[in-house]
Amino acid sequence: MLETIVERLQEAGHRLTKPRMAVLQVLETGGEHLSPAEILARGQAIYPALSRATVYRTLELLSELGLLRLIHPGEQRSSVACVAMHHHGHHHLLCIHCGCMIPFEECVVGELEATLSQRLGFEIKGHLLEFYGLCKECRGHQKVEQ
Amino acid sequence: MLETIVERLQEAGHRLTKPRMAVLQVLETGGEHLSPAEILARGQAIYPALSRATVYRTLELLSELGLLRLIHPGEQRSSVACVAMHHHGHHHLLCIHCGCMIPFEECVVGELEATLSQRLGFEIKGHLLEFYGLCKECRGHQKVEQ
DNA sequence: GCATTAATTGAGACTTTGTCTCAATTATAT
DNA sequence: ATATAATTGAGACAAAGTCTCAATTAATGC
Repeated sequence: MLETIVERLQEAGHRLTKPRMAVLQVLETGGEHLSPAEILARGQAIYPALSRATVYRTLELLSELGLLRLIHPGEQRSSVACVAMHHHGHHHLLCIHCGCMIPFEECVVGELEATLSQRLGFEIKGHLLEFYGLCKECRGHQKVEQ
Repeated sequence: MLETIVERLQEAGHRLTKPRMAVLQVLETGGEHLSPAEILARGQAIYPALSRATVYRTLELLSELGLLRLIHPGEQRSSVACVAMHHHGHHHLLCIHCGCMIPFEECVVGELEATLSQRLGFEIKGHLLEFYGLCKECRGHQKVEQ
């Protein structure tokens, strides 16, 4: 996985620097939902001089290469950066009351993806399917609280 | 449409203030993809004293009532706030190169929504389906540019 | 291994976004 | 009209993200 990314970076003529490698390492081991701030913190554990600017630059670079996709950047409470290295798509439910996030596996976009891709000439690299509403618990509390 | 929202606000015991009405008016006429900053600017054209805090507070309120959903808050280049008043779902393709956004109408989540809702006890109020990749034009340019 | 060179970096200033507090205002019920 | 509690604007604050520039460093060719 990391190897693939490294290859694609080099193919595209980018250098394999230590700060960059630190970010990649964090992304590989950190799961799909890290915020830039978390990536910075974890990255500095590997390469202490790592700067915020470099984290953003690396994320942007990977993004341009289609290896990664930031979702909900800037959002604070919930997880923020979402890595598309692991899967092609991301699926979850978000509670608009407590902010909790429940992932699910079912993917129903395959056919649609092909249709859209063809119709619009779009090269699709990934997707995000997100439902929002009230989770089981908040559904009950809702009326009592307010 | 605006009437519905006004009703739901009052039902829930919230006041119909001028700043709030200004925001609602902007949301009603501004389409589905306004950023909080844009909402503030347009709102101030209607009610000059409108403050940023009030915009955020109103968006949060509407969000809690399930009338609205902010997507990609904090993101700068592309549109940010996404209003769920108009439709139940939002569907678009995002180009990771130029940032353009192409909406589409097809919705394939109905059945899945019912399944998840039942399985997890989640009360689903809306959804976002977003594909990302390269648009027709960027797909061509990509290799030439770099 | 060593020098060259262009890409990359860190630091930190800066901008923008979002949150919070508090005194002043205002919509609503009476 | 008055009382009262919700709502507001201002502005301080915090966090997120961008940008510049001089210093560093990875890759290339020797």
